[in-house]
Amino acid sequence: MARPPGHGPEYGVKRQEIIDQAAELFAKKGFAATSVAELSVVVGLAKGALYYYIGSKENLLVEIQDRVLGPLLVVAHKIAQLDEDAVFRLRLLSEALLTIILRRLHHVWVYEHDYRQLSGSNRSRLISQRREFESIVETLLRAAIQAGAFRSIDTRLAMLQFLNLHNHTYQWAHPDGAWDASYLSREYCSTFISGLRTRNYDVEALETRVVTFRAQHIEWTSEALLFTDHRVNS
Amino acid sequence: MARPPGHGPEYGVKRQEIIDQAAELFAKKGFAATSVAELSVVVGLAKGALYYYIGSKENLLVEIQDRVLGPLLVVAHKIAQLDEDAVFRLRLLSEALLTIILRRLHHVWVYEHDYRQLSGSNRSRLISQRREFESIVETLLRAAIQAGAFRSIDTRLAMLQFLNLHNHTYQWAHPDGAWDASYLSREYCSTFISGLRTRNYDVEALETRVVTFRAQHIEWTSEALLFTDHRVNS
Amino acid sequence: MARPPGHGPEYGVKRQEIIDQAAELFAKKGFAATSVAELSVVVGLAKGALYYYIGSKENLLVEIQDRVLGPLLVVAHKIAQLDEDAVFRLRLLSEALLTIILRRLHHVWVYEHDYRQLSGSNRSRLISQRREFESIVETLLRAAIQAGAFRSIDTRLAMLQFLNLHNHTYQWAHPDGAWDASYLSREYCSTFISGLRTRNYDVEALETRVVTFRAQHIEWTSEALLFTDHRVNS
Amino acid sequence: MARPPGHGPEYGVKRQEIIDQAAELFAKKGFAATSVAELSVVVGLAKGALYYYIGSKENLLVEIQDRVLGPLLVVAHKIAQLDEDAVFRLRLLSEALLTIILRRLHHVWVYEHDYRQLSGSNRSRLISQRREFESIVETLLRAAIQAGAFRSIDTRLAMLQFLNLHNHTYQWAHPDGAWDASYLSREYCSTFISGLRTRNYDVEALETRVVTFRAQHIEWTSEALLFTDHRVNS
DNA sequence: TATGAATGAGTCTTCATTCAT
DNA sequence: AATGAATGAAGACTCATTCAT
Repeated sequence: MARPPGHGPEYGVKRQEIIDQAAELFAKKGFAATSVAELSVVVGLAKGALYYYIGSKENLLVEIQDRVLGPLLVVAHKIAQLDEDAVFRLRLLSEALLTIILRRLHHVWVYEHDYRQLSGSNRSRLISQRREFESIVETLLRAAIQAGAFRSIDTRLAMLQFLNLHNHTYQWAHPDGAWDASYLSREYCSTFISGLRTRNYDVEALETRVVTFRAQHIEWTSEALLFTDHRVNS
Repeated sequence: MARPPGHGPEYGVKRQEIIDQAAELFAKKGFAATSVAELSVVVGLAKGALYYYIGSKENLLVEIQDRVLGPLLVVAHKIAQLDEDAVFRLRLLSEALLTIILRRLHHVWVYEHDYRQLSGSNRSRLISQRREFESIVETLLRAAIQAGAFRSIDTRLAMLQFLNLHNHTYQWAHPDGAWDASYLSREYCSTFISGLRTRNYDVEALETRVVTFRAQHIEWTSEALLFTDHRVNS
Repeated sequence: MARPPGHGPEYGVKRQEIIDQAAELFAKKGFAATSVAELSVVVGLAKGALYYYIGSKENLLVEIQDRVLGPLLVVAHKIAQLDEDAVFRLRLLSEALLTIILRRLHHVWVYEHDYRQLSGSNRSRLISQRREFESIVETLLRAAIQAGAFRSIDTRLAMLQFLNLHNHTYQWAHPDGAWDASYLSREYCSTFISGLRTRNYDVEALETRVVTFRAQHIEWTSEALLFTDHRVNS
Repeated sequence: MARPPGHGPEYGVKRQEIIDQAAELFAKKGFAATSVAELSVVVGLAKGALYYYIGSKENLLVEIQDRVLGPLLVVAHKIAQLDEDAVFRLRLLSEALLTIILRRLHHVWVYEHDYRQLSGSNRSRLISQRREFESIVETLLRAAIQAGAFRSIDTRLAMLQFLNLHNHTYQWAHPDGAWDASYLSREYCSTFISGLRTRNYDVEALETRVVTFRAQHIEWTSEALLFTDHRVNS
């Protein structure tokens, strides 16, 4: 992915814009069904100039995936390392995940649909990053069981249910619909956690703790976590 | 859906085979990224002969969708009209849905990924059939609430959770994995129904009733419901 | 163009029907733009059976041309050999030509448009037949000049004007329009002959002679001349 | 008629060259029977580059028609509005028409043969332009009758005779044959006008007036009228 | 930085024709 | 006498990519 060695300061900015416009197009028509020519029209640049920024069409796909998985893994690790109980961390993770899905709806759509079009190393890197996220979730679930909060269940299947419930949201969500990430997370977790918890675990208290936590750690807003720092080094 | 006016008895059979092989290819590579030439190699027919059976590439997509939605809607309506309580019917519907997903994994993959590539009337017909299924689910949820079995929740969001949980399964399921539709349905419903039920509703009893019901109505196995009759006239 | 050696008595009839239907199709859409499949639908025969009758697509074109040039040359020779003055024979020839154009409008359309699509010997035979007709016209014109009926003009150009005037009629004529061949011939010749005649030639008398001639020789109606005998040996 | 939004100054030139080469090919083989691949060989450009200029095959047909009808209608309107008697204007129109036919022989061939292959709006626009020309001719004929120069005839049929006589010329004319537009027009009009005139109208004087008119209005040469201005903005 | 022009492989689809039955 | 099935070449057109300027 080596970029032409020297380029001005605006290069990175314009590049991001192009990637985001590509994400929108790909989300609407599909990666394979969208032509570079269409993209060049939307971007307002001749095809030649476009290639100066994008390198190749597949490269665009890689960048789009990165804009989903990059922030997601960063925040997932941060949350996983918090000194809080597992169910609470799961609740935070849920909200972070939904935040990305809603805020980067187009990117997520592409991420879910077209990762199979990647080839070779791009593909394997992607798959291992997906596994990384899955294992974070599964670890939290295992911790919740060990802590006696969840029934003793198949953690892999529980993790898959968690992902099903959250990831499929991109199919019907609207970025500025009535339901925001915080609301959806509350509802999803209400279902999911109530469904798996033992009698010991107090679901009612969970949401109160989330509110409190957020008040005390403003920098821990999903929004902040996901998009502040990360936008720089992408 | 036969196209050319006259053709021999084997025409329909071969046609189905081609559609199923197309589903597998499309699932693996994506509809737009799969060429008719590739399909013709897999099928073992020259391109010309292939078109004799398929009419057009888009038409293949339509047929694949139909092989998912056709049986699904048939069985969904049958279940919805059963004289049983809503939660029980929801449990049966869950299993029917998962049965289709597992048994027609490739078709479902294509169904979930590439319906946007349909154009015009094909697309609108598909969308209205999807809505039809959604409304069956939502109606059952509403009935469950009215019967006092479920908490008073936003039925649309609950329906979407139900779909998320089930539909996304195609992403990771293997047709002959360890988990069959019956097991997955039990687990999903255990989560989903426990998550939404009131204290009145007895989840424990549900699975027992499913076993009993199945024993008394062999013709009500998901498998039977979905594929026996329908395979003939498709 | 050898036909399968033995075939029943209906063969020729059906063959003619197919050729005529082909002429209509080709006239409407153009020879190259009409597919054998379309023809087979119109004819109501599977493509295989069609080929039993037609041999090849190009062969159809040959037959269509023949159904124009065949009768035309037969009648042109008959008329040319009449023991009448040249202008009168020209008038009869005009009507015969227009009769074919109106009665075989589709065939003529194809004849005028698609003869260039013929290859090799088919093409050269056609061209020589066209020349044959042209030379008949030119001979009559030369005779008219020698008889003092026409001014001394370039006979080749006069012949071309005659053909222009008549042949182009296929472009706008309707087979059952208000103007029949007899009327059109009268009008065309009124223009053409008045334009070329010397003061000696009495145009007024010409039409009267045509009426008389026709009354005395019923078998000399253009219709009769062109289509009675010829239909048999085609 | 430039298609892609931005292109260099040579674009239009090359485009015209391609259109003219296409006209020649289409005239020889027929529009439907000529492949874009053949054209690309003649033009010396890969198919992809060819499409950069032509947009589509049908579009070529449109442009070819325009190169006939465009100049023709321009000059026809100019002539029709001259302050001269109707027969004289008809004579000028005849020469203008023949000039186009001889100078754009290939385009005219295509124009006469393949307009039916146009679809939708292209087709209806073409047909209405053809009607426009026809109505100019018919109007002149009507004026000639009212002025007492022509006998009282069916003007529609007379117009069709005029068109037959002129238009069919493309079938046998050679661009650098012995007969130029001026000569052909004189001959055609000698036939046509002599054929339709009353005793009042002095045909002999007509050609003298044409010579005088041309001397006084050099810019009124058919050549000049048709191709000087128009070639620029086409 | 940006562009217009060019390419050649590849897209879906249609075609005239053949042939076993 | 007729058919359904098959073919392979060719059809129009699009694509991702390159490169001189």
